[in-house]
Amino acid sequence: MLTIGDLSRKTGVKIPTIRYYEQMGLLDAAERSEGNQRRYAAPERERLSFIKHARELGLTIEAIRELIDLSAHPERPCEEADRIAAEQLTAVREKIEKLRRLEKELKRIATRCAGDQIKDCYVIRALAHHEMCESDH
Amino acid sequence: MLTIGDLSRKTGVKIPTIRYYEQMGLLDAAERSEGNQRRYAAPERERLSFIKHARELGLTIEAIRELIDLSAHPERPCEEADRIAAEQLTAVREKIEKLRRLEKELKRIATRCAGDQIKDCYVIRALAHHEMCESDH
DNA sequence: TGGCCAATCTCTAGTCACTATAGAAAATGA
DNA sequence: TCATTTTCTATAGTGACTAGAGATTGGCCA
Ligand SMILES: [Zn+2]
Ligand SMILES: [Zn+2]
Ligand SMILES: [Zn+2]
Ligand SMILES: [Zn+2]
Repeated sequence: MLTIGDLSRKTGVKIPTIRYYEQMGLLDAAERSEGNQRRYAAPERERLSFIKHARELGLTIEAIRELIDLSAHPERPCEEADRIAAEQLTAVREKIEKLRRLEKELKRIATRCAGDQIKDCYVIRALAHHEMCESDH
Repeated sequence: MLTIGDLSRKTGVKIPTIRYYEQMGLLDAAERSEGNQRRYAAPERERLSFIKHARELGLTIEAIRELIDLSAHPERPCEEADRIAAEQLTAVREKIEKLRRLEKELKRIATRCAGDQIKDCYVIRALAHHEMCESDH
């Protein structure tokens, strides 16, 4: 059995985060030692690795909760799980698009300043006037 | 003089957000009517447009506060302002890079599933095992 | 077995940039 | 004048943690 510190070291998830996941219902309430400390075995470690990986890929706690619920029913069709992954892909692509638009404008704003006094600073003027932008963002 | 509602409609910034910006010190404490309601004129409107545009470009409240402070000293050199813009550009580019890595893995995860039962679902398995990923992310 | 210190416990509050709500007061229009 | 709309303050909630206080517990060495 692993202590919460052991589990933390093995998975790379910080101790308070593990307790947070338990509170959020992503991890089942852990077994306890006589002195009320959490003890973990292999299945909890696997579950935590799943959560960690899903979080690294940007899934929300809510989406992860749904996936965990689905995992409890191995015979059911997996459409829901596939949909969650597809939606996350779409969300990431939208974020990239938004950021690319920002990058375009910021590149202009950050590189065009002659760099003299504040009162002539291109950065300050460009931030004050969206009309100077090449497109919406 | 504009009421807070007028200002909100003209700038597209929601009323509670305007009050929040005041509380955060981005907007000076507004003049008040006899009945204690906020009243705004052109300079406050320009300031708010500046804040809005900067926020749309992803700058933090803290960065915007610095830029506003700088604007109060028109004779000073503008290096600081230029640096803030450059840092934001860098931050945006880093975010794009991270998201691109996520997109790569998510694309694989979201499109490879044959789509039968949960127990065979590629999505679930791929989330459980980072080793299946093509690279770090 | 005692003592010590690291690890763990619970609970609360803080982060960021808002957003939502409640209940009271002010402004507006018919 | 009265009803409706707008505004006021203050507080709490969002998401996903992170940080701290103060109290217990665990493991190790003598
Ligand atoms: Zn400049
Ligand atoms: Zn713009
Ligand atoms: Zn599937
Ligand atoms: Zn991975």
